[in-house]
Amino acid sequence: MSTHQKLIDSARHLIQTRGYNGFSYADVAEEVQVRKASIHHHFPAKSDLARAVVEQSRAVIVEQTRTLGGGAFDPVEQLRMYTGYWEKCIADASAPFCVAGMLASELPTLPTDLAQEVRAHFRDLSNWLEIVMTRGAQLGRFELQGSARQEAEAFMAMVYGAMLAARAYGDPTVFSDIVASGLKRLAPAGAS
Amino acid sequence: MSTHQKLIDSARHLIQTRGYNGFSYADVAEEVQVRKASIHHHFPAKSDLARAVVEQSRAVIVEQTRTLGGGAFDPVEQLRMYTGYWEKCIADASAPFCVAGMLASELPTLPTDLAQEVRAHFRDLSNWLEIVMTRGAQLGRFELQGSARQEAEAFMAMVYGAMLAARAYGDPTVFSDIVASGLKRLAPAGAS
DNA sequence: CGTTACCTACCTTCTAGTAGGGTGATATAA
DNA sequence: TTATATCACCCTACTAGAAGGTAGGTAACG
Repeated sequence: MSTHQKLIDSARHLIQTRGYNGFSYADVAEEVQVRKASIHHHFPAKSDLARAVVEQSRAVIVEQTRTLGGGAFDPVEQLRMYTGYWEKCIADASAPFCVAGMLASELPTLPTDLAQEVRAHFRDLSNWLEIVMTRGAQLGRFELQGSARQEAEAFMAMVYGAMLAARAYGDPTVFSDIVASGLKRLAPAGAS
Repeated sequence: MSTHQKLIDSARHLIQTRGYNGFSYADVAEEVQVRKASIHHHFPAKSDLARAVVEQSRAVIVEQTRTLGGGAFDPVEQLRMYTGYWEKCIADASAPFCVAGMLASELPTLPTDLAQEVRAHFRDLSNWLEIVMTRGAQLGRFELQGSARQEAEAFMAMVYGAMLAARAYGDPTVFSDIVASGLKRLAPAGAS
């Protein structure tokens, strides 16, 4: 793997565990085994590095949203895959927090270009969720309380809140339990 | 007000907006108009100051829980008061985030004594919520999906997730909307 | 020969924290 | 009622280390 990508991966891991204000170029340099100045060669400023991390995350979501265009997908299964992904990440501690969620909490301290990227990530994610919610309601799989948009925001909030709770308790099962109850509430007859 | 209390209040505000790793004694010194060394006189280490902040927050919750002992309270009203408090704080930007929530996201980077205090705050809060949930179920005001404990954790996660979403979008109404839908789901016939 | 990647060496600014001194109030002892 | 000791409080001045970032050089490669 290229040094460029190694730097991004290292930064992602550090942001997930320590936040933007909690890691330094020295940390990345040690993880990737290069000198600090080499990181500046690839990413002149710290915000450039963090922005690259968020951009890659966004690309994944946008790609996911694109594949939903056809309309032939199971909404319940989509949500389960999404939450299941994080369940696994949190359980094995490989990625104990969504990078955008972490950065969102630090938003007032972030450089403006990075802050914009983080906001865009949230828009992307809730767009994707809105499509899934709409489809789920059409198919009669979801019992929506409000609009699809509102349900999307509420679901997103629950997932991020569950991450925070799991971190606070130091217990991955907290995340699983909260998310399971949220899914159950959304899709009472939730057979996949 | 005593300098001691002014320092705590300033630190609370700074943690809420910038996080533990995002503020320094220099920031507090400027807000309170004293010298850095004077802060060290009251709080030798940064974690001592942050710990005092969380301790005061915990005291409020514990007091709230104590008054619930009698059993003569309206569960729906209790939850509305809780969420309404944050709604107001977020709307007027006076306290745009719960201090413990902010610290929880940074938990892996915190000094151990402070981390313990943050975990204790979450226990206190979910204990209070569990009592409210139990009482609400007994009175037939809440439709619980799982145990009172699980519902308490889920509700807490929703509130913190809603704070994060509101910050990400820079829009206080996001918090209100998410929390309103959560309350509605919990208490469908939610007349106070 | 220019570009890419990486390096050593350095700079400035900020960080938490320390050492030690001055002041004013309060308690104590003559 | 003084003289004195103690204390809380706040200050100036300083430290060592870490922060993000720069300057300028070397080596490989097309």
